Amino acid sequence: MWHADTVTTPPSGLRERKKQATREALREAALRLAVERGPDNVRVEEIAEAAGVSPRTYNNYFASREQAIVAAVTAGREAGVASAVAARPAGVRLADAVTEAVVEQYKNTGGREREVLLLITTRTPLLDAFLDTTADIEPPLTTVIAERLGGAEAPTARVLAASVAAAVRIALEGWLRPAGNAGFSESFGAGGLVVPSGSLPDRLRAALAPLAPAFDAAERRIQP
Amino acid sequence: MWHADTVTTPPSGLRERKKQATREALREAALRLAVERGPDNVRVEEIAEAAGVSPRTYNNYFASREQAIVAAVTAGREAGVASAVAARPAGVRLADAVTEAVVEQYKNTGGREREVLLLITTRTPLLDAFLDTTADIEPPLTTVIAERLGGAEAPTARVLAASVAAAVRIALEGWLRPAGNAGFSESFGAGGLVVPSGSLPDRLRAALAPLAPAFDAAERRIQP
DNA sequence: CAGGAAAACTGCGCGCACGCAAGTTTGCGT
DNA sequence: ACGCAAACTTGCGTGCGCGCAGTTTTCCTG
Repeated sequence: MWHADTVTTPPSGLRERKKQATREALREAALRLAVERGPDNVRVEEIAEAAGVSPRTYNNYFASREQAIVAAVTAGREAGVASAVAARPAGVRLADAVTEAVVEQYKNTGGREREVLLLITTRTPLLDAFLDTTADIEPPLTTVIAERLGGAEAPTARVLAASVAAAVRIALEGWLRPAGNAGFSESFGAGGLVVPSGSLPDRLRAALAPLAPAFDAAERRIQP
Repeated sequence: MWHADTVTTPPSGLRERKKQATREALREAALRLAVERGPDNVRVEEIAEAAGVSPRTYNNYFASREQAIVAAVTAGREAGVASAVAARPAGVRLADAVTEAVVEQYKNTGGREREVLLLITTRTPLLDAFLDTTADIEPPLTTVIAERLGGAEAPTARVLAASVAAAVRIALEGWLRPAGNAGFSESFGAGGLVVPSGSLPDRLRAALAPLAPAFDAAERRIQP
């Protein structure tokens, strides 16, 4: 009786449950240790031990220490966006459905996650890993978009999904970076003093807005 | 008053020349050794030695062995796309300018690079590294697009550039992967035996086409 | 319910990526 | 021309990512 089912129905077995349990144990252990003693003073061996598995097994779940820590914050966001899109009524514009689904999904930044994000921001590799997680929403997004579009054009759904992921990444980066870090701010001339942070939903909408015409055109192709 | 020059004018000094020379020496050494004895039988120490620097210095230029090898194929493609876009007359649609620039830039797959690509395809980590290089075109593309759009909307140029990079990546992936590798081919039903490769320009155009409306709308915003 | 196949866990070992703290080279001002 | 400051290089050490091969656990079928 789970609400808007995830797109891919995993072959529910006892095996899969154990895997998910181990995965969750690992990422929570990683986050807890990182918060307790600072991200740099966490050995992989300790994370594995805290989760009750061997270090080698830890590496079967996460390819880097940063991934494990960040996964505790972004867990299940991939499935969340996809199901949120699928939950919208079929009448609304696909662009709006996607935008609202994304905004809603990234609204979960109010609990303890707020302080964790602050911690992440301080360590560059952690921030990079966090931004990389935006790519995870691409496969499920591709699936739901392909469903709406009827599956005519081969690469359209993938391109749109990837573009959304990129836009989300840009929004998050602009929101979290100290601004003017990577020598990128010189594009806009003498304005000076752009608002440093702003609200995340606004940034997400602003980043996704340029893509709306592409979604509209893709939809129009299937239902003139 | 610089013509079709690269967008970022590097502070030409003797220092910079040496750096570029070292970089080129490293990537060519990496490629040569990889071709000669197979990508797996190349130690980082050997690449560094062949280029006349220490292994530690090698890692100041490339973050991974795969990057060094792949860089020999994709060298200068970032600047190439940007200048190719800038070279188009100001009258044409931005979407067309970008598309043609990309197609033209990736047409350089006819020399020795053809066999190298075949080599790359065989080793998964190498292919991944190669696909990752598509992200390198994003910064210069952002700059040229921002110029054409007048710099009004903050994130629009970045989002469009990132979307183009993602589309190129998707096109390349579809072109190079044996198809049906990553459990993705099930989108197309019982057809079976889709053409394995196809032409790269066609794939690029097909992947970029869905983005054209977004470019048009962005252009229309600045010149109604 | 038994038994075999598939999948996951584990120990071992090898390079490798990168921080740090010297040492060395380039650039620039006077 | 000289010398200082900034940039680049280098050696060292540490932890880590992952391929490989063997063992243990889960799954499915007769």
